[in-house]
Amino acid sequence: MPNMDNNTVLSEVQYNAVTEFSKTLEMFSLTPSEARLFVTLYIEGEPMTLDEMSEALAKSKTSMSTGIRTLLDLNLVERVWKKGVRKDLYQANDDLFPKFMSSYVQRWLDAACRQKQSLEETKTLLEREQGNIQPEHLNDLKQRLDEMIEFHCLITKAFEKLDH
Amino acid sequence: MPNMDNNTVLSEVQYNAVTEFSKTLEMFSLTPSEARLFVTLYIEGEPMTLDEMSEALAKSKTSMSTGIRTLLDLNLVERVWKKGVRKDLYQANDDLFPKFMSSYVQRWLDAACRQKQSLEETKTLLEREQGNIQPEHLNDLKQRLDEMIEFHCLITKAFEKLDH
DNA sequence: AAGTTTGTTCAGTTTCAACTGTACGTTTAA
DNA sequence: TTAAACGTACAGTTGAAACTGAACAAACTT
Repeated sequence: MPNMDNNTVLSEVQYNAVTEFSKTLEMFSLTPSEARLFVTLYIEGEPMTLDEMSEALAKSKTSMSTGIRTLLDLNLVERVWKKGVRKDLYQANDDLFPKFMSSYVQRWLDAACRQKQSLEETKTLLEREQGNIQPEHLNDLKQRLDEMIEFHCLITKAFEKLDH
Repeated sequence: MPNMDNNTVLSEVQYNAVTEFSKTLEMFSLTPSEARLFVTLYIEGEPMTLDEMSEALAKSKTSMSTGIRTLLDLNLVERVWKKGVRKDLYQANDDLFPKFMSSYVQRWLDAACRQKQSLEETKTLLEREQGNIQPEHLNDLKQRLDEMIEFHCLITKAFEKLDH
């Protein structure tokens, strides 16, 4: 890679890093745009304004505004004040990994719990009406329901290990 | 819920179960359609033909064909033969949980490893050219790269615990 | 060999989420 | 008080993915 000036190398490195790390954060259920926005903020280090993000990502300021709001809701970004600056400033939070991992695990546990309950209600409904149904079908379905409920128990156990 | 005949209760229970359990499997990175197709197959128990799936889900046979193929690739479904039946028959595999969990963990580990490597190459590129760059920016960026690489190490450690 | 039956390819459509620009309300500066 | 700067709501646009029907290819029946 001969004859590259400072800025070219620097911005290429930065671009690569943003792209790669965004892919990682997408796996924590961020959308590609949210991930890219967050990583840009994170890698920049300094607080940024909406206009700066807009220029850095070549997207509209509206997109930045909505993107930032979801990142705020997820507690991944915070608003900061700096005297003399009128525009809103945002910066990425520290402590990246514990934050991502625990909110991720929490989402799994919540979902597993909710859907397990839902299946248990379904099972109750089935048992209340079991008098009218042909026994073969009934028992097959009941067994499946039990297996699905058990599946959620295993999910819960596995992901509880992950948080510690 | 008075005055419901057999079929109404049975099919409502089945519908609920398919809907709820599909949501769970979507969390293992199945699309809604793939999840729904798999759960239908799973809850039915018996092998099904494309036409039967098509009717059960009220989708075209083409959709079933492509959906089944991805489920085959993911090793979630297998093709079975039954004498006297000309149509292709498919059924859901057993051992649901270990299969889902281990392929899920594997995906995480693969991705973490690949993206960690990618970041390390980026870091190398940066170091090779560091002579030309202003030191403050350089060191900030280097530190970020190290943090991101460390992030992937933590992911790997966490998800290796999950497989055991 | 001719005619069915069955699965898949492909081109067109539909659907849905991300994105944009304009318009508006609010805050700050003059 | 007016004028400018800033963030957000909203309606329209765009692009990608899911889905469909018709045409095709392969396998089976007679």
